[in-house]
Amino acid sequence: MDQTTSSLPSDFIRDIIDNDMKTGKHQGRVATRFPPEPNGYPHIGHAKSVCLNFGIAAQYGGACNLRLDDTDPSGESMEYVESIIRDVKWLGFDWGDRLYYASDYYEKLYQYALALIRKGKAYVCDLSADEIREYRGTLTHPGNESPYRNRSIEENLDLFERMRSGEFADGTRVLRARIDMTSPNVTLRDPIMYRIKKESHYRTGDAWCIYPMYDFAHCLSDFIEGITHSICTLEFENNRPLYDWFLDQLVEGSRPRQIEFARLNLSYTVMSKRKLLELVEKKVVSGWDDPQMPTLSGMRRRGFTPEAIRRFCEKIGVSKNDSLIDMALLENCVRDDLNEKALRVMAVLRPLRVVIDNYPEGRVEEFDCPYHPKNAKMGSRKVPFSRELFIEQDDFMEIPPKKFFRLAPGREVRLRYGYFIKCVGVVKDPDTGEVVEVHCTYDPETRSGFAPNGRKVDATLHWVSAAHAVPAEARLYDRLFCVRDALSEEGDFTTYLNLKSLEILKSCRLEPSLADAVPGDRFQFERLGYFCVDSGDSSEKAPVFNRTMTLRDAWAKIAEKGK
RNA sequence: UGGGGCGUCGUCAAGCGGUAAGACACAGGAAUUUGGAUCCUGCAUUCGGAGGUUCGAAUCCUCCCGCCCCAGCCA
Repeated sequence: MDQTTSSLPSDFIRDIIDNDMKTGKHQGRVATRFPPEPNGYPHIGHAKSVCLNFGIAAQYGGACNLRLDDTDPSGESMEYVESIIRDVKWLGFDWGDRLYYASDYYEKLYQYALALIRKGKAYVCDLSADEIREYRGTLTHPGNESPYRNRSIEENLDLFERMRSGEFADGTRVLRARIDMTSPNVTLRDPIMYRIKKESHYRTGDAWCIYPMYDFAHCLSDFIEGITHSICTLEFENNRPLYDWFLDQLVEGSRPRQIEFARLNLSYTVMSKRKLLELVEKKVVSGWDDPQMPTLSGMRRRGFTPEAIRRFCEKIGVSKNDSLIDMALLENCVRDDLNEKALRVMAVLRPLRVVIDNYPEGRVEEFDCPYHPKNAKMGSRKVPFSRELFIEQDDFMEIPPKKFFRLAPGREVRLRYGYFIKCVGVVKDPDTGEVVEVHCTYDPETRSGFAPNGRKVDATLHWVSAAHAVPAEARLYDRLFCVRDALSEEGDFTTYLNLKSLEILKSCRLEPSLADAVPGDRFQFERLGYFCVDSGDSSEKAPVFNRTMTLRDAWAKIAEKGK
């Protein structure tokens, strides 16, 4: 019926917005923002938020701002800003000219702070960090009021101005909101609004030595930008009363509403920026963009498409349930998208030499092979065939177990788009006994894979012509961890890293058409998986392909069960 | 022992008092020049538990249980 309407996402946040639209809450206006702190590379968890915020804005004819929430100079940098901009763009979202920084609001925020002091709702506190903690009380016991809580407005104004001018050392004074030290919500026990940090900021340099805290800066930044729906994650639920309190004290008119949803957790990986940073710093991975990382830059390098990630974000839904999404769902989205888009080519990862005894020496044929079995529009390419080929080591077994129906002595199989071949002998390494060469005969009547007499074979193998093959390296990636939730296990999370999350194969052989591939190009290596030319280390002389994802592998399952 | 949230299939998730959608996963089968893709089929008598209200409850009420978040001058 109405495909467009029925396929629009729906969730509790959109329900709230629908209702606001109905009641005319913001005159029918919807404005959202994606507000990352530039202290790490964005990961797929951020993608969920990006898709939500930009998706909602688009759906309701509103706009979504990109705002760097940079209120703490330590750990923030331009490198991270650039990665965020690059990745949100790559995901396919556009913020027009609305690229904002909380640091651009520093002066305005300072003025708001002065206003709060003048209202008698904020004060400069001289307690040390330890003392503030003691005065704050505990979860079950109320806090005590600071001895500095009742300073005069004039004194507070004077002190706060002197904090700004750099008169006091780090940690000696803070500006606090004057709320309620006995509140059961610890967030409301005179929260800190400003701290002194004589630290250079990556954007404002040394212009400031006091920096606003998240709770004070965020609600006002939202207000300044005219945000209507301020969507954040569940852990900020406790902060919502404070978000509202600052706005109640300081502004008039229609105000943003904070709505919290559950952040994304994915099985077999970790999402915390701190943990990811640790993996980078300890060189467990090669960098933020290592293809094993759940970062958007890592996934891009691995070969994931923005469409697949967006589809995934849509499919997981939005709720307030703490959840751990099955990695298999992401993998399914990636395969689903690549299945449609990727050109099929042949590549042999672990080569095994095949000699076709009855094929004339020196003869070369070319087969025209379609790039996609279901989509002729994707064209075709020529693949050379000759007497000596490579096939996959896994495609031959001297003593085949039950249900293995690939090549074995005396058995006939089809070479994809080529001939039927029959194994007539093997050559073994005299020392190891390992099969190093397989001898076959071909049936000239079966050219391009059909037997005129209707004879069937059980398997079709991919292959490359030995003399024409392009040597390459393949990096086989798998899940980063070997347990669903490494953080919930005993001990350090790094002890649960998957030792086989990267396997490097240096003697792969590709069909000649792949010589033209450039970084970022994606293919399906038939029967193996989806691969992408690496954008970091691949060169024309030494091509490197990253395995994005294996194909689903029914044989692997059978083999696994047999063990 | 305080406050704020959340509990529907293995994993997500619809459901908003009228008799448990869908997706992934899993298991069978069909077809197949990728053991891929595709196509069928199966997969919650029951909604954390116990009471109660009602002709009727996953949806309303009561009590209980479990999990997550909050005591950074982080966000």
